[in-house]
Amino acid sequence: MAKERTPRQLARERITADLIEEGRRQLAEHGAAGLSLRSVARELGMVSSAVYRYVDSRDDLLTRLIVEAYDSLGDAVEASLESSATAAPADRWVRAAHAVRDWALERPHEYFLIFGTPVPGYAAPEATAVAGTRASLALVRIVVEASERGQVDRNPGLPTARMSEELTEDFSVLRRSIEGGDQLSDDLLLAVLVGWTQMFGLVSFEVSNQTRSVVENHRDLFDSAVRLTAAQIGLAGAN
Amino acid sequence: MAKERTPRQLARERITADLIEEGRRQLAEHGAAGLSLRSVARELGMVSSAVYRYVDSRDDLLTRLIVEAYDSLGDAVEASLESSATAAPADRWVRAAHAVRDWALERPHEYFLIFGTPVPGYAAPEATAVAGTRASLALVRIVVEASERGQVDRNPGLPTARMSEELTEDFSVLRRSIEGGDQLSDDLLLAVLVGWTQMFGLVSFEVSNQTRSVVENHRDLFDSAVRLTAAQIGLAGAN
DNA sequence: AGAAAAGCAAGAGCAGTGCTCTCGTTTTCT
DNA sequence: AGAAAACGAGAGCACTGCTCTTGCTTTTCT
Repeated sequence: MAKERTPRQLARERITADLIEEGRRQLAEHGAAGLSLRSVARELGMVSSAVYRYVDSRDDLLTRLIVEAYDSLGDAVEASLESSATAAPADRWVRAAHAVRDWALERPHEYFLIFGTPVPGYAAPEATAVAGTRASLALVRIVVEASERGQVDRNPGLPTARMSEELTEDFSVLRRSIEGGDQLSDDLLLAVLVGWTQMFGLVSFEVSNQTRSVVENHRDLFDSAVRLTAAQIGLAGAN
Repeated sequence: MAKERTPRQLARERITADLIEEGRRQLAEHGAAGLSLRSVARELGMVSSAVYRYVDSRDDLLTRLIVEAYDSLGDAVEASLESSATAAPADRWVRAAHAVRDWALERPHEYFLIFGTPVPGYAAPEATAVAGTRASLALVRIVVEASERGQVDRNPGLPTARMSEELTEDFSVLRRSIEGGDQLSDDLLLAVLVGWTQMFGLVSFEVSNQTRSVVENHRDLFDSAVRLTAAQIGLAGAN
C-alpha cells in the first residue's frame, strides 16, 4: 500500500526484469540469433505462451536488450569521461576510446546488437535513438571541452578537405544540436566525425575478428590508432 | 563426351548454380536471417530434402554466398583501381572508397554478410579469408604504388603517434606480407590502417543507418571524409 | 461485501524452420 | 549386363514464434 503498487504489479515488474535478465544471459552466450523466447521461458520455469504477457514478441525483447546495451555502453564511456576530467584532451580521447573497446570485447554480442547487422525487417524505434547517441556525444564533448579550454591546436600543418556547400549546411544544423557545438569549426567537426567512425570501425573489425591476420597486438594497434586520430583532431597532449 | 562431363555432372553444376543464384536473390531481398533452404527449394520446384544433395547445410550455402560477396566487392574495387591508374593517388583513394560505398549501398545485405555480425557459431573458413583481403589489398596497393612514384608526401606537419615495440614488430611482419610493402614506413602503415578502418567504419554506419540523424548528404560527408584521410596519409593530389 | 472486470498460467495447435533417413528410380562405371 | 553411385520424393523429428481457448486468481468497481 505504501508504494501503492499492488502485489500483482510488483510481481509483474519482477518477472519482466527476470525475463530481460535471462534474455541478456542467453544473448551474451549465444548471440542475438540464438535468443529464443521459448528457451527463456523454459529457463524461468514457465510455459512459452506465458511470456507473451510480459513481452510483445521476440523483437520486443530484443529491443529492450538493445536499449540496455546502448545504456551500458553510454555508462562506460561517460564513466571514463568523468574519471579523466583533469587529463589532457588527447588522453581523454584515448581513454574513452579504450572504454568503448573494452566494453565491446567484453560483450561482443551486445556490441553487435548495436553496431552489427540490423535485425531483419525492423527499424530501430525511437527509444534506441536517444540512448544510442550517448557514447558518441561523450566523445564529442571531449573535443568541445578541450576547445573551450583552448586545448585544441589546429596548426596549419593539419590536413583538411574541401566540403560541399550542402555538407557545411548540414554541419551548421548538426552544430546546433550539440551543446557547445559552436566551438567546432567545419574542419574540426569533420575531423571529429572521421575520428569517431575510425574508432568504431577498428573496434568492429577487431570484435568480428577481421584484423586477426593483420596484427597480433590488437590493443597496441588500437592505442596508436586512436592516439593518431587525437592528433589529427588537434587535441592537446597527443605527442 | 567432348567435355568428358556426363549429363548428370552437368545437371549437377547447373542445379548448384541455380541454388546459389536463388539464395543470392533471397539474401538480397530478406537478408541473411531470412534465407531459408526450404524456401529456396520451393522456389526451384524441388522438395527440401533434395537440396541437401547439392549443399551441405544452410551454413554451407551462406558460406558460398559470403565468398561470392567478397569476390564481388573485390571486383568492384579492383575495377576502380584499374580505371584510375593514371589519376593522382589521392583521387584513386577517394574513387576506390566510393566504389566500396556504392557497392555496399547497392547490396546492404551482402555487405553485412561480410562486415556485419558474424553468423552464429561459425568461424569463417579459409576460403573466405583469401577472397576477403582483396578489397583491403587494393587500397593498400594505391599507397604502395603512389610511394613508388614518389607521390607520397609525408611532410613534417602530418601528425604521428608513438607505437609500442610489439606493434612495430607486428608491422614488420605485416609489411613482408604486402607486395612492395617495404615502401611503407611505420607511420605510413599506421595511417593507412587508420584510413582503412575509417572508411569501412563510415560505410558501416551509413549502411546501417546510424548516421541518419547526423547529416543529410551522406555522399558528401563520405567524400570529404575519405579525402581527408587521403591527405592524412600524405597521398599527392589531396588538395 | 459482492459482482464484474481484468490479469494470469497452462495447454493445444498452426505454420514455419533445419536436417535425417528411407525408399524406389535413374544414371554411371566396370 | 550387373554392381555401384547419385538422385528426388516423402515422412518424420525437434525446434522456433505466435495465437487462441480454458480455467483460475486478483484487482477494481458498485
